[in-house]
Amino acid sequence: MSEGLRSGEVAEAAGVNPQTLRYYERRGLLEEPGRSLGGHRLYPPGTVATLRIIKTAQGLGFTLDEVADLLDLGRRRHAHAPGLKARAELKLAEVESRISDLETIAATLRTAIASGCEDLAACAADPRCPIPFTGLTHSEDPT
Amino acid sequence: MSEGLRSGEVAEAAGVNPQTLRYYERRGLLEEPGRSLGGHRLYPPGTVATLRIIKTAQGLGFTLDEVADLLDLGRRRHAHAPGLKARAELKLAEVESRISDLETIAATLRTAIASGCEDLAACAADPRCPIPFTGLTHSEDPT
DNA sequence: TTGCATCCTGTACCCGGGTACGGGGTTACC
DNA sequence: GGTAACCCCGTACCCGGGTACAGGATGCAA
Repeated sequence: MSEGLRSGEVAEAAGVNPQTLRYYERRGLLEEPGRSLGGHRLYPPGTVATLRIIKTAQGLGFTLDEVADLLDLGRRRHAHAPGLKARAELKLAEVESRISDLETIAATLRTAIASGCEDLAACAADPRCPIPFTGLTHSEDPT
Repeated sequence: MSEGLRSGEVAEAAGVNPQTLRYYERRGLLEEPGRSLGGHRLYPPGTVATLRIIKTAQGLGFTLDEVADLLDLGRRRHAHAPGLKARAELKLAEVESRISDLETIAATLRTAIASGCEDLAACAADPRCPIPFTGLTHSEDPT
């Protein structure tokens, strides 16, 4: 007579901690499921898919608040708030910016490695050091 | 008679919150500075440079613990622990891996945008949806 | 009907990197 | 020598994304 999945089953199937289900419910990512007579949660089968969606979106760089918003957007689609596509475009811009930052970091690390820096502090004091210490004006007038 | 910089001056010059200096001291990133007769910290002028080094290294993807380690490594250079270069190589590998993850994410977002997905949940249910819902087996046998 | 697995609730804790607050002592300049 | 600005210390709080724990109540099968 089990009208739905128990939290342990859902958690297991989705590969998350059972506590996380309650947490997502509090955060508005999962709708409140039905309950058994004794008060145990009984989840509809689609919940497992929803959890995978959440994990995927999270992996795409969305925060839980953003994912909650995105899911809500799908559930009540009437409103003309900026849709998934628009938000994906914003997120893409963020991701691209993060990539270019990391490219700079990687290039800097490669240069540092190639030039054999072995001591950060010493390198910072050395004008030949390739690591950019953000405009290290280096005003060392030691009066 | 000021034998060193006061915390506010250092913080200002390095562009950090004065509280952060105490925090870094606790975390072992800054050595304990001298004190005035009344107990106020008096920092050597090089501290500002050290702070810039910290911020730079942090920007290169090192955690504060790693930075503390790196600085310490420079200060007591006798030991033959893996040096800056080796650690930079490890960090570079991490950064490169993070970049390629982000590239995948960006590509996925671009595909999603191009195909006009407007509802995450609907897309997840649609076999033509390009967003990879991690093997979404989608076993929806709704008995 | 008994027994154990699972579930319920609220609350507290974890990580990293700081920031804020309160109450009191010190410095520096006029 | 007054007084404003600064600094001291310990402690608590913030963010995001969960996880753990304690003490009871249910579910389900033998």
